[in-house]
Amino acid sequence: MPELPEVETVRRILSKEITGKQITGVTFRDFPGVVGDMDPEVFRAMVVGRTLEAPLRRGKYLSIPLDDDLTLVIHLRMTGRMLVLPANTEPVRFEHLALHLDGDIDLRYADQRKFGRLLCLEHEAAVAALAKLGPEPLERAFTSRYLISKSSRRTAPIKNFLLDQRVVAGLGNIYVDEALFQARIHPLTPAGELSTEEAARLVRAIRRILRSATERQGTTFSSFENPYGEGGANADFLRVYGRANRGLPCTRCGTSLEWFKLGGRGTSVCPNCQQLPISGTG
DNA sequence: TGTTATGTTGCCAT
DNA sequence: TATGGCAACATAAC
Repeated sequence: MPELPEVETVRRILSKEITGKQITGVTFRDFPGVVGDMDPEVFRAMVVGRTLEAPLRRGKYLSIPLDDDLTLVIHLRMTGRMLVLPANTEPVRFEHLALHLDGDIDLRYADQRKFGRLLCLEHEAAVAALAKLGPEPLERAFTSRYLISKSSRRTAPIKNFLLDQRVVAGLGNIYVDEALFQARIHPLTPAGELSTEEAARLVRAIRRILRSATERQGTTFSSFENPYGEGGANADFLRVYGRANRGLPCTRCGTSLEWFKLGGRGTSVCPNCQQLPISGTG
């Protein structure tokens, strides 16, 4: 669920609520593995007494520096949630970790499917962990020129290519389908066959979609909620995701949307607005 | 009651 | 290196 707009929504709220607070204690619940291979007691000893600095986001990763040489690196994967709650609030469903902070508030981590992780790393290791990521799609380095050069000679479908976090950081299944629809590019188009015009449309579409979704505090399709437990408002604005599998009409041309699987991911398209290029090799 | 789907990523085989 | 399949897990919907 959480893609760039959702993680950014979490970051903004955490920035307001936890920056400058000291960790006074840690409670592990049913899944201590949430901190990775690290022994929970080691984790506790490392973080208690430290002060949380302003949280940062890189792609779908959240990182929270701790004074002065450690960083919490967090990935929510499919169903991870960060919650800010008053101290002594009952554990929420699927809660795995609570960081108790001064000022009587808790930062809780809950995760139904247990795919997400909250790692405590030396600062340098944290930087290294994020170094593999491609450019931020909302920053200047993400241009159609970059996309064209990176996709050159790549035969993988453009959708798979864009989901590769080493290409661009932060797109997931929802926003990739939305961006390809808005750019009128079929998800199966070989990445290396993008024209310069298509690449330019795609970059503009990705930026527009991520910006507006972030303004709406993310997409709550089934389960995303921000650290206050509130959903985002973007679901009502999706053009293909969640509509194609119900056979609803395209909002642009009225053709019935189509749904198929691509690399194990549900994929939503308008077969009229998004057409495959005629292949040069037959 | 079984089957299939779910927003992510890393590992493994080819 | 590029690509594709699948596992990690819990639940909901059909």
